Amino acid sequence: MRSPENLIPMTTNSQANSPWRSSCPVNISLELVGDKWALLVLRDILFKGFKSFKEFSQSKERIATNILASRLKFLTEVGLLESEVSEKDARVIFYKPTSKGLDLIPVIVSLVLWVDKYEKHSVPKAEIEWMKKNTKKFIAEIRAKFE
Amino acid sequence: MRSPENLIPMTTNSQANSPWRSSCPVNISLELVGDKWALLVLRDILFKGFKSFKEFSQSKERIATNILASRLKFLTEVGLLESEVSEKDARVIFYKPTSKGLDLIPVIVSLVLWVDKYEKHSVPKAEIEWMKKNTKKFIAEIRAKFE
DNA sequence: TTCAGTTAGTTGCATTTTGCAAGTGTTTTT
DNA sequence: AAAAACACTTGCAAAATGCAACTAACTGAA
Repeated sequence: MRSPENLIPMTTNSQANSPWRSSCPVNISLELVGDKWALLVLRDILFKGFKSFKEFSQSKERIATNILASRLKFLTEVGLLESEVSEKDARVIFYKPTSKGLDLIPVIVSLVLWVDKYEKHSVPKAEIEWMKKNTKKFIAEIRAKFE
Repeated sequence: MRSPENLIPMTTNSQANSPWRSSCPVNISLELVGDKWALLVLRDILFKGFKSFKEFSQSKERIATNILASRLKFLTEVGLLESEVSEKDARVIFYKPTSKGLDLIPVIVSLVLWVDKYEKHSVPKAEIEWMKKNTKKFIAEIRAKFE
């Protein structure tokens, strides 16, 4: 995963000075969050309320600690996450979403609703139904937990 | 990228028989389309109307032909794309979205609207505004091109 | 106040995936 | 009949990943 300071303009790209491989918004979004682990960390933060390195590393998908560290660094550098040292325990660093990160909730919700239509998964039907019928409220409620 | 027939159940996963690393719908969605190139190919098909290998390989992001071949294979195997030999030219294979693939349009739209809020990109403002204000119609119109 | 245990990483190394260039087999065009 | 086009495949170097072990800073109990 490239670090933002290493995102150098592509000379083949007609829009110079842009750090992206192309200026297509789909491409830009994928350079930011089109990485499995990045979005899973965001899921842990936004939907599970996880905050610390340890919590992320214990997620079911078993992310390796070096990858986790690199993703937390990347997501922080591109402005999706912020970190702060816990007041109660100076060993612990809390990661929380920025406004830009919170704005990704609709993306994750749309992914969930898509998957629900085609694959078996672990989220209860009732919860999905509520999410489907009250999408805006659902998103607002998650947002509210961080604001 | 794992082929679906190689997606073996994880013994650490409490929900056995599932081919996924975890049964979280976010994780499942990412195992299916949480790959940069996979979603860019879908963008080319859904939004640009591309159909052939040659068209995909000429996209601005310059996907390598071996990666392109592997992604087309994967997307076909997981039921997001279908392929058929062109009637006019037997060298050419047309890829088109299945219903499952078409249902990803809202995901891509939500990514585009997210990026638009935070990054400069190449889609005209007017188009984004229309997309934002008539999201359902926008999605339906794209769908209609394939049905 | 020492010392085991926790937390958030880092490091080293084997494996996997990617990216690039060149090549192959089939079909079409000239 | 030969050249070009198309959809790949192959080989190989470089990058990213996964795994296990390690470190530095901090905490809590003895």
